[in-house]
Amino acid sequence: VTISAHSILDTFEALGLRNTRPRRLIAQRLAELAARGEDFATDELWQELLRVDPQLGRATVFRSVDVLVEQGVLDRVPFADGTHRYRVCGGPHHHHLTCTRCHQIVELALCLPEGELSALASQTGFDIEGHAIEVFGRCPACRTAGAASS
Amino acid sequence: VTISAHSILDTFEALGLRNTRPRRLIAQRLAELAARGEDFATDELWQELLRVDPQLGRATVFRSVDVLVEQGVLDRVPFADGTHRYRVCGGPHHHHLTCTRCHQIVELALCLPEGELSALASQTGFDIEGHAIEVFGRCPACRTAGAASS
DNA sequence: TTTAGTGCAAAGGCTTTGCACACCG
DNA sequence: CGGTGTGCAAAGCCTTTGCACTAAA
Repeated sequence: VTISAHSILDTFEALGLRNTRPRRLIAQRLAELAARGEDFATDELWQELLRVDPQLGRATVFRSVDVLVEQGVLDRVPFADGTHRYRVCGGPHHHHLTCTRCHQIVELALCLPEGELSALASQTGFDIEGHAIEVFGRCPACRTAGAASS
Repeated sequence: VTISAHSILDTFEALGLRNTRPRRLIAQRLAELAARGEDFATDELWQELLRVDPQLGRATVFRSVDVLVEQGVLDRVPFADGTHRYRVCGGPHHHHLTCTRCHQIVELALCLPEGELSALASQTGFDIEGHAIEVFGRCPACRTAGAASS
């Protein structure tokens, strides 16, 4: 996944949000994480940014992450154990396969069969707003590790 | 969904866990909730049980719910806003449609296409352990309410 | 100059933990 | 009796909130 810090700042600007130092630092760091395909916890992101600016507030990071998740720039990826991490989004629509042991994340192209959701809408009367598919399992490395220790 | 308090106690027994007063109270209450199709938060369940036994500890309820989720007696149903509630499971395999406004829960029969998961396993090398599908939307009542207030 | 944005610290919610006692088997 | 299970209260974790101050536009 490749995304520029600039385009993340554009996301803020498009919402009428100001171009501030904290948001610039966050955008830059996210661009780096995206390039490396790394996911992160909010607190980790904050800790890393503290090295650049020791004054940066934890709440500011939470506030920015919230905005970016809402705008679809970040994915909030839940794990089987109830925890979650964030990740710069890949394609326009995808789901995740996560390792129950090491929390590795793999983006998936699979989805529900065509028409399932519209059928659902007419059957239930719900206005369908979205959906999430999470697949859980053991990655190759952890399969081996698990077998060795059990 | 119909399940007897007795069969829930059997679930504990099958794990070698003792038949205690707190577990009996919890099993009975869950059977009632199942009959009514009601879902619940851990704290609500505790509050209700306090009326029966004011000595019952909050942690005990958490501990029992954990066991029952693990055993598949209860579903942990997540909502779009990151919260979750519990529910006595219906069929052997199903997913959920939840209302983003009132948190109503509907059990769904839909699932991933046949063979998707095995294809995934061979493509990724993961040992697939499970999956979850959550569909989010507005229930008929909340569609109307939302339209009226906006 | 105006008001969104921020840093800080405190409060919140939900859940887990530690421990002495109770009680099931 | 022996060891699991429990109640209680404290601590944990992650996240949000309130508020005076800073700085973007």
